[in-house]
Amino acid sequence: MSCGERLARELRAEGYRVTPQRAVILETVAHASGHRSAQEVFERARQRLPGLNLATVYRTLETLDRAGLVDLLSTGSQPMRFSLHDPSRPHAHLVCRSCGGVCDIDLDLFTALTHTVASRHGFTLDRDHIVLTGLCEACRKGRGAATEGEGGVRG
Amino acid sequence: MSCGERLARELRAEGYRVTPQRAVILETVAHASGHRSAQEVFERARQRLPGLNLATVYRTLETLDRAGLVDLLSTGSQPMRFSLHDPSRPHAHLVCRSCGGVCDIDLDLFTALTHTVASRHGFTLDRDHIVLTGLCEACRKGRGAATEGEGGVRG
DNA sequence: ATTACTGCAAATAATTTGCATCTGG
DNA sequence: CCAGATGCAAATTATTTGCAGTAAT
Repeated sequence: MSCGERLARELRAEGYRVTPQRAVILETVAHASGHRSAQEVFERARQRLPGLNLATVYRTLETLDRAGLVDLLSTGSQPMRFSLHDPSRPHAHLVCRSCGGVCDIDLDLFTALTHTVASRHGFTLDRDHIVLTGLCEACRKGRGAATEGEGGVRG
Repeated sequence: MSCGERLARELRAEGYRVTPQRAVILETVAHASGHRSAQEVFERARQRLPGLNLATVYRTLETLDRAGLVDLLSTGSQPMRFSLHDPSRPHAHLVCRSCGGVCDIDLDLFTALTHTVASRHGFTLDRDHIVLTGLCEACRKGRGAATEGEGGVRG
């Protein structure tokens, strides 16, 4: 199933319309592998859709999130990040406090923790969108790596 | 050791001055058990120090954090929270996405995870300031609890 | 007497919203 | 056709900063 087909199907299923803005923004997120800020998505998408507005990008990304096509990632200090939702690969995130890079990690690492906080504190952990911060290998070793885009943290 | 003595000692040790603002803000954070926003600290502290300014609260809380007297907690969507640093009780945090309440949990729950991400991804986890989000028991059961202050999440 | 700290106002940064207009279904 | 989507500008929220006056050491 192509990106466009999936877009149309999922959006319509939720009662949303399929507009050129939504198509381009989704493709932009899908093509730019990794986790992008709204500003980054905006700049890239605008190249293909010159009239595009930043507010539309925010609204669209939220819509695509609700439709299950995009994941939001709020990292705390840094601006919100967006990525293509891939149901076949659920994961948590490590965010480097130095370079801002994001690294996906196996969600299974949180299984025991999830059960413990549920039984001990009655707290239902959101297993999507888990974010932990720290220092990636490159930054710890001194060479302050680039931001995710080119050379950031990865697996 | 009283709060005031500790303040004076730790601040001077780092080359900071002891001012009435800093004393009142630290006492406010210490007395208001739990995790407070800068705005909350400001409103309470201002009752004892009428001329106090919000910018001073932000600057002071950052100073107290650097001096090791206060902990910062960035929760992502909500504003930053501040709490008294208690070295005898290191802990991670559960933040309820519905009521905003914060619950402290045992840091030992993250020991295995810390080692795994270190060896598997070369990532050094920040074990201070860990924040996980989800739904607290009260909110899950429907009765959307109040914000931390009075009836929020606890243990 | 220094020099850090404070209050105030203005600046930022990220995100949201009101509203008139446009457009997909 | 018409509810929902977009563009634009203005608003909001949380936080930071420049600067001149004030106070801690």
